Amino acid sequence: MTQNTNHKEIDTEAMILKAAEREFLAKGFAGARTTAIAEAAGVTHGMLHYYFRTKEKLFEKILSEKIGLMKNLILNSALDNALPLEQRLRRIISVHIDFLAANPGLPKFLIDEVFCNPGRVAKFGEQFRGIVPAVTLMFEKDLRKGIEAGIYREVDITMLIIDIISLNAFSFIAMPMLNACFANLACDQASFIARRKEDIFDTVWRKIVCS
Amino acid sequence: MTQNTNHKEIDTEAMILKAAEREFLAKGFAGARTTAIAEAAGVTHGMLHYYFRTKEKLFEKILSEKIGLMKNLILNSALDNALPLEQRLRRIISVHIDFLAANPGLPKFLIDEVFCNPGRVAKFGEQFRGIVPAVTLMFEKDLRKGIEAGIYREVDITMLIIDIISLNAFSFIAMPMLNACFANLACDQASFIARRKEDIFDTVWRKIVCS
DNA sequence: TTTTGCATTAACAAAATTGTTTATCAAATA
DNA sequence: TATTTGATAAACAATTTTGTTAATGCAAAA
Repeated sequence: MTQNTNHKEIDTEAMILKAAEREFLAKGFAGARTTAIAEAAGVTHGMLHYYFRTKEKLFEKILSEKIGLMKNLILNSALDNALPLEQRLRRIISVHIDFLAANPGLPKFLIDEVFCNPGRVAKFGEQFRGIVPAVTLMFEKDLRKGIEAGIYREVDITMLIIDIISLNAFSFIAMPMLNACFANLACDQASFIARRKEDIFDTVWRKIVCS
Repeated sequence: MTQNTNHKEIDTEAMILKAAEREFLAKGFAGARTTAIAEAAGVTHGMLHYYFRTKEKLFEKILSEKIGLMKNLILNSALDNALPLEQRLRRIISVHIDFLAANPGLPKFLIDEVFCNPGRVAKFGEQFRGIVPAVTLMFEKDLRKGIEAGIYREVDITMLIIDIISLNAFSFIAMPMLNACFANLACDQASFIARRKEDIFDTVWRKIVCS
């Protein structure tokens, strides 16, 4: 009567989840096919309904997990406020880029499936409240101190945050386009990402500091 | 026997195209429904097949037009090389942002439907060759001159172009997200766009010039 | 050992979506 | 006026996709 009284050879449920994640991330909800997910998982498609009832429910399981992942990352990386602003900024950018490199499909997925879908933004949008205020708060104090001291320029924090998100995320959202348009990027993705990190920090930091 | 011997009260074909554009831009190929397009156009869905044969063919008609639009804009805006770099840069950013504001769904549409789709990138990707070299060429001369003169920093042109595209396009790709996360943006979209233009130019220009 | 309950399969059903055909109408044209 | 031709609607057909059910097996518990 404990919770794990089942006796399957392989973990069908986990296989389905893994296959569903790949399929949904790659093609979105509308483009994904439950039969393709089942096939990729190596099970009959009846199993998919047995474990998750509907395509929508399976999708939301994946979606929730991904929202949590992204939310966590942002809030955790914004939390450590011990270092001076310059180091903190460098670290945040680096951590975000590493995260995006490990989850390259995520930003597009969330934009497509949460924010471009009225029903979903109503259901899941709530979870994004609070992120921006938290990040803003984290920059505000140091930034204002620097501005008053005359070493930082009078940057608009909202714009600064949008700049950072744009520079960090766009490459990953548009990676297939960049690969098609900048022939040489495709060769060494890793080195591109490393250079990009440095470059973004440089761009943002010069925007902040006077001269 | 001339080409326009037809006799319909309203231009059904144009209505379908207009409705299809809205539907495809909003939901993508997979998410769009031909019945919804026909309904929005105020015609029977048989008409859609009569004029365009298949969903795919109708879609490609819209897609081609949009690719042409975007290509045109980039190449034209990159063409005028009379002004000094600073003015040119300011103008390019302004023109691009205006274009994106008038076609807010376009970048995401092209990324989703062309670049994230192997078949389509094979069929339409070709049309994007040549854009980056043209833009690079346009910056290269002035930039190198400034660097040799010691007034510009040694920026990587590829990174610079990616920065500009990122900063310009991201807001539009993620507009629904920004609206959800930055509550006040939604109020006056127009003023946000105006401020964004200035801010992006400032950011990019400070990246380029020494001190 | 019998029973119980979950996991699984395969066939089935239902719904949604795309695509086709036939009949009809209206205008241009011969 | 009779003919032709393109436009249209409505019903129909085909396909794809999602969801369900009934039968089967298998392992643990009683």
